[in-house]
Amino acid sequence: MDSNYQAYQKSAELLKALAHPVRLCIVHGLLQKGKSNVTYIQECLDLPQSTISQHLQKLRSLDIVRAERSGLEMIYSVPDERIGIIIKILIGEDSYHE
Amino acid sequence: MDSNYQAYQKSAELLKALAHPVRLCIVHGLLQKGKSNVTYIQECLDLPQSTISQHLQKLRSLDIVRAERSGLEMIYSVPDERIGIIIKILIGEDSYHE
DNA sequence: TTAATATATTCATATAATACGATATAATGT
DNA sequence: ACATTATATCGTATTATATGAATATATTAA
Repeated sequence: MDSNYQAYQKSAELLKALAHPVRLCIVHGLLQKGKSNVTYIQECLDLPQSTISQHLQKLRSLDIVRAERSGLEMIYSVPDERIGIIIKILIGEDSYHE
Repeated sequence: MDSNYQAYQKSAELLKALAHPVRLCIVHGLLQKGKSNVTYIQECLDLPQSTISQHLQKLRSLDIVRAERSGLEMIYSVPDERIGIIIKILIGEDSYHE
């Protein structure tokens, strides 16, 4: 048995959180655009606000995404640079259009 | 709506296939050891053969892992170098011990 | 052809993930 | 305090995924 099993579990959770088209789109969008609020993301994806919010919660819970409040808005960003590298490997850089 | 949605779907599937501790362990093991047969993987992970086989099927279906038969055995390997990069980012290199 | 070994597939079921409407909270302006 | 805007949470129906026992297939040797 591989003695490193906890590392696999942790990484698997991280990947699982990333492994959803909507969440990939959110994270990729944040990487391209820098920071963003929920309304922008929502319009961009054309999904109910509650759905977006729940995806963001999952991303937050794994620190893939960081939230900071700015008045009425929550501003989201992607602090972990490893995430950017992984997304770049998978999707590339020039595929986001606002 | 992001026009690149298909790319997200495809990448999400790839990540989902990778996003399981047992499968991460299998892939990481293959990257460290080079090629390997199922029996070795199975002993290494101490799980039923059918479980390992099903995980391998999922990895094969997304071309994360390639299988070639050698007599009785199936020899597995990881042809896509992007996978190695992702695993290295997440887990590092020196964490596998046989 | 039969036996032995290695691996794959099928199936039943348990568990977890997802979507989205309804509702709640938080901040701001009047 | 009240209305407005932005975001979060809850309830629940639906769908997807994981597991392992049983069974099937493939390869080789005798």
